[in-house]
Amino acid sequence: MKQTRRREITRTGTTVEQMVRAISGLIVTGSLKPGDKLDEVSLAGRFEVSRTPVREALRQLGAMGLVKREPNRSAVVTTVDESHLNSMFEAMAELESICARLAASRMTAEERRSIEFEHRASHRLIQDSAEEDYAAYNTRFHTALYLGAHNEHICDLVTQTRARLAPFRRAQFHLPGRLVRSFEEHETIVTAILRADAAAAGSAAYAHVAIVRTAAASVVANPQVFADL
Amino acid sequence: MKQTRRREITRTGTTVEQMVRAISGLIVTGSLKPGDKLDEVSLAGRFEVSRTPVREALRQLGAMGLVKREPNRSAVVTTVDESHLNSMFEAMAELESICARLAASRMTAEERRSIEFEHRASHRLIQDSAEEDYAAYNTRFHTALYLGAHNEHICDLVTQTRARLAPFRRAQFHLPGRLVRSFEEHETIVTAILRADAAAAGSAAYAHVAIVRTAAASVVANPQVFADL
DNA sequence: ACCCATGAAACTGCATGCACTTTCATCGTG
DNA sequence: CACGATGAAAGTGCATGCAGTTTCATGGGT
Repeated sequence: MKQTRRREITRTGTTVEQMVRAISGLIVTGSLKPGDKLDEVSLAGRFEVSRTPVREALRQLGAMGLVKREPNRSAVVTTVDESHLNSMFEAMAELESICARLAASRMTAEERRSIEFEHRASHRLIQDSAEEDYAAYNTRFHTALYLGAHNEHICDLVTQTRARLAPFRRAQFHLPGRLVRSFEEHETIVTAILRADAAAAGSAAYAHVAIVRTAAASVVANPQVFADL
Repeated sequence: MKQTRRREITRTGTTVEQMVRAISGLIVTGSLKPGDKLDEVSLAGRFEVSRTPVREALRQLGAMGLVKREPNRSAVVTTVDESHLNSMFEAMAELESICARLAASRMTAEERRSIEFEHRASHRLIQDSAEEDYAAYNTRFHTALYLGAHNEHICDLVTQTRARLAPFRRAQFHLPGRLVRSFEEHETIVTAILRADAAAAGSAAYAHVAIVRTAAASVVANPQVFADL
């Protein structure tokens, strides 16, 4: 017999893991905005658990940088000022650049074949202006890049940074022409990778992020500007 | 009145913060080795607190990557296989390289003056073979590099990576000739920074870490090889 | 002798309760 | 009317207890 007094919401893993997923989900999807207070009793009530797993989840989210905690004070969804946001985008550009550079020299034939194939397939999506599907593909593309670097730790760092930027990446591919631009930038990266041209892949990836970063300067005021990352 | 039933060990912050510091201290200093089990009741007894703050501390340490947790199983000091260790050193090299490159172009006059002064001062330490003091200086040097990059997020990433490598950096400057080599490598980096030569600073910093990384390949078997980072 | 049940000991997961701190509305005072 | 004291309400910090799980030693069956 598993879980005696467990409600039906039970999906996978421990209660704390569920809470981490649930809360980070609320943050990443924008249901909870930067600056929002996360009080333990409300969250516990909302998810019908006790405060203990909520507290542990908040502690973990704090370590992940998604919320900020101070003693005897409610946890707060991490706010980033313009300067910090800029620093995260810059870090993202550097990290993606490293991944692309390493991927260009290390990807297996199979990985190269796969990323090329998927990239080609994504061309259809931009013709259909399928923003949702393209966004999903975009995530796969970047993930493939991170994995292609064949460096577990760098993959962790870039994934983690990506998660922290997530709250600021809403309204992604809805800018006119962004889909096409994104595809072209991917094309540059993929071509360089297939040529095993590490330097070109690295600088193309840096530019790919840097384009977004430029727009990001004005973003704290107007979140709509955010785009493909 | 503060803290009614608090024991005298109370230093700063909440009990959980103390536990995080205490446990990560045990890990970083090597009192707890990779693979060691961290059972909650023993730790609670050892530090004379209840399991609750211990659990929260372990959760946070898990998020920081210092320990690994699995449901219904004791936390374990993170073990890294040779491949993962290599990936962390490579990441470290890339990150330090970025910091050096950015520092070369962004450090203020005051920061440049300070790092040059401290570097010069460290010369005395290698003449005295003051390993302990040099190790402390070395930490300051690298921290100054991270801060000099003027990028908060990258500073976070590199600091975090450094912490995770800490358990593998014992027996640091005790290799014959390592102090002198380290100083010379620092010299190259400092000189490049003072010239505002970003490319040279970046590649010097990469090389500085890469030297250690090379030795690290054989390290899982023989921890003595680890050196200056 | 070996192997697999079995059950107790040890441990983790979570809920609950109390102590302490912060917050905020209320009231008295200058 | 502004301003600071005050105390209750709400929230966090930690201890404790119980339920469920893992682990390990023991004993019966082959």
